[in-house]
Amino acid sequence: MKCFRMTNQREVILEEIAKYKGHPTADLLYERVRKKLPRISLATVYRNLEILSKAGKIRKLEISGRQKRFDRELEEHNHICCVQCHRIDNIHIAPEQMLASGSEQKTGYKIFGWRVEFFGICPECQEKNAANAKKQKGAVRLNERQLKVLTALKTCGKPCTGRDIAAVTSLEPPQVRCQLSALKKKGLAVSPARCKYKITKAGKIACECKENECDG
Amino acid sequence: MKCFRMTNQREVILEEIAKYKGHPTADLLYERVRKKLPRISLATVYRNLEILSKAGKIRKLEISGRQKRFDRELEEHNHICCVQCHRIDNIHIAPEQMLASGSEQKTGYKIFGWRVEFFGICPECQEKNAANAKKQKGAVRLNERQLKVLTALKTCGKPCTGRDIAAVTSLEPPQVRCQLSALKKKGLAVSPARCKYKITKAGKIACECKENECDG
DNA sequence: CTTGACATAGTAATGATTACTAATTATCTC
DNA sequence: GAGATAATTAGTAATCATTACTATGTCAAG
Repeated sequence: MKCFRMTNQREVILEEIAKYKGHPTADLLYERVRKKLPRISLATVYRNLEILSKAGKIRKLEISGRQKRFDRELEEHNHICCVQCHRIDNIHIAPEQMLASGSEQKTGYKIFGWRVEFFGICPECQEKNAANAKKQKGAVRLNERQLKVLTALKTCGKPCTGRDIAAVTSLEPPQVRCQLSALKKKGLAVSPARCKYKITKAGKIACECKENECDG
Repeated sequence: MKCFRMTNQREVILEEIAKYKGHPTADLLYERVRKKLPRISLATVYRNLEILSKAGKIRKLEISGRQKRFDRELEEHNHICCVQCHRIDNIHIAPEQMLASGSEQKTGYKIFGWRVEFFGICPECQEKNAANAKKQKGAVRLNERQLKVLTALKTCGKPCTGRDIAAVTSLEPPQVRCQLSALKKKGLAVSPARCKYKITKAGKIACECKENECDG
């Protein structure tokens, strides 16, 4: 993620997602946004949906079907899909209650079945990760803020300023500057120009390593 | 579905799906089948995967991701997907046990989360269906075999023989012929030529109506 | 007021899938 | 068995959703 600018186009896209009671597809949003911004490009809609979902402003749904759908609701929830008209609604039930018939009354749907997809790390990858972790014992310790800043630096790739990082991490610029110099000391970031910081190879490794720890 | 012929191409495709421990995509299968049938077309692979899954010989997976995947396993089951290497494995656990940590040992996966998609009929469609059902009270009664045959006639569309129907319904030709004449009596099928049967408009409606009953 | 990063509109390219075509092959009927 | 009929095929074109590219435009900092 780079410096994030809330442009007019992005504001309108966000508005339309928020307004639409459901889970719009990119082309449906394009049609709606076009009424307010007739000169907007379909590519802009796609690009911004991607950027907004990476920035955590919206959620990209990974559901079956050809087209991707987007959701203004950020908290974790599941979906229910009408097999006849193909509309998709949110369903807020705990997995324990899935089988309880009560859930049917809640949504008004007549439920036929469900499909569960689990996510995890397969045995082979777990082994690989363990081996990698072993290689670099004495791994760097990062606090939460440092990890945030480092992750932002990594996703950015290019050199960026403390202000840039602040914009995407929900941290204050002074906090960011403080962490940046700490990261520089540890060799995880370098400053190729005044006020510009860039992640190092070591920084990337440290970052990926943290990502894979996953013992939450 | 029309008259179903088990061609060499289809046999090889089925073999390869059965051989492959996992959930191959169309292009992966194409690569493998090509080693045995170098002149086969990618379109043939796609077409036959579609036909075979409609005929119930294989299962088309509706999972997230760009490409569709196919599965030789016909019974209902769910999937687990490695977020690192993206392989997909079967997971045979009852929903009640989903949360039990035991399931992790079974697959060897370290599970982070899951996504549930429910299927059903939304309140609006239920109303629509109820209204339709009301219109045609005194609806025809069909036994299981008749419904099978009628469904096959419907998916075929064109006139077809009893043998054609037998091939796709796992019924014996004499059984099919018997049901065909019953359907003809009820006005749900007509015989435009000797030994050829075709579904009527009434037949289609009766078939759709049965499909929507869904009180299993 | 220049500089450089970010955004944009418009369009081309991509990847997965589906539709179309003419040719081939199997099956049925006589 | 010959001819009619229908299913299937290989090869290719078209489609659909999405992404990449390109030139141009905008904004904020120094």
